[in-house]
Amino acid sequence: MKPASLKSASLEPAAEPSSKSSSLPDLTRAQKQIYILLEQVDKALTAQAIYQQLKDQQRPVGLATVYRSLRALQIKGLAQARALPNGEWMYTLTSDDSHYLTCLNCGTSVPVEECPVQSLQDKLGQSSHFQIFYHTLEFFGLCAPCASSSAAESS
Amino acid sequence: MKPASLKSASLEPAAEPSSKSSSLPDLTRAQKQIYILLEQVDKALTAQAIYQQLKDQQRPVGLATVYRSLRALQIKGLAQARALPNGEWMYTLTSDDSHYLTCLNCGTSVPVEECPVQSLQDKLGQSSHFQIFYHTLEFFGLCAPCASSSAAESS
DNA sequence: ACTAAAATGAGAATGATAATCATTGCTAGG
DNA sequence: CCTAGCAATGATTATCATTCTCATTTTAGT
Repeated sequence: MKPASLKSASLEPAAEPSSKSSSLPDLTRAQKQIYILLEQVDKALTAQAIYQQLKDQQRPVGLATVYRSLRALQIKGLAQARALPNGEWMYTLTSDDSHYLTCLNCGTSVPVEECPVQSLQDKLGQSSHFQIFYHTLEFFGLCAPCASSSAAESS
Repeated sequence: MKPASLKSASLEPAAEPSSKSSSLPDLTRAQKQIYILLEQVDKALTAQAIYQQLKDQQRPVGLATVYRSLRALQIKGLAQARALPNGEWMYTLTSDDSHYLTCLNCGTSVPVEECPVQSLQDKLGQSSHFQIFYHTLEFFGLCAPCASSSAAESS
């Protein structure tokens, strides 16, 4: 699972035509690649999935660098993370303000459209000493099938 | 805030003095111990901390069982988990409806008092097919020291 | 170009959580 | 009082996402 020595040095360093990504703040090469990928796919990805997709796109970024870059993007306020019940993390750009309703038993996840939090976030941004980039809001319980099954009985 | 019921290791199979814990649904021994502990300490604990505290209290529960029981308590709607940026999970009873504001750089976490979400949760409980137990709401950004330092510069 | 600092990649290390499996402890018949 | 069946538990091991280490490459400034 690791044949790609594929030195892209000979190829063009990086020429992404994406309208938005052209006006990005100072990001490193890896950070740019990840930002652009998240923008393209427009859905949440795990770090491992990001690593894999970039490799598939012939624009490989080392796994360690993927993690480093995701943290950097978070601190720059460009990316956000949400933890799944199974311990994995999914990343999106902060422009994605989706929220979810997740089943604690089977992990099924459905999006929630509404969000009554933005005004509170704005308020906190002023009253607290934090510079707030994003918030996560998630609902947990049991989906219909799991609730009706013996989910709550088994230990 | 809880007058630690201090149940001596007498022998009674289950004589929980705590007003609340006496009316617990059918929980296994380990689940009861964990529930009572979370009730006593009245703060979020990691699974490892729960394991350690129960051992210290001469009421040891195996680590594997701690994890199993925490999952069971979640599915029963009695406990909830929140993930920290460092990958650890903290557990509390669902009666705890705290929310936090967390620094992405240093991990500092301060509680947020208000929560505009409950009404939406109630509504989703009716419109969706989920049985909702709890929600997590967390704000992320940079605390004042981290924001002023070079946090956002370093990658 | 030359040098220092930052970024990156490959592989190893870490550590929390999950899985395995043998043992223990209930519980219902007999 | 026994005992089979089964859930619960504990000790250990396995897993695997994430982090660390360090050598190498790239970038920025002069």
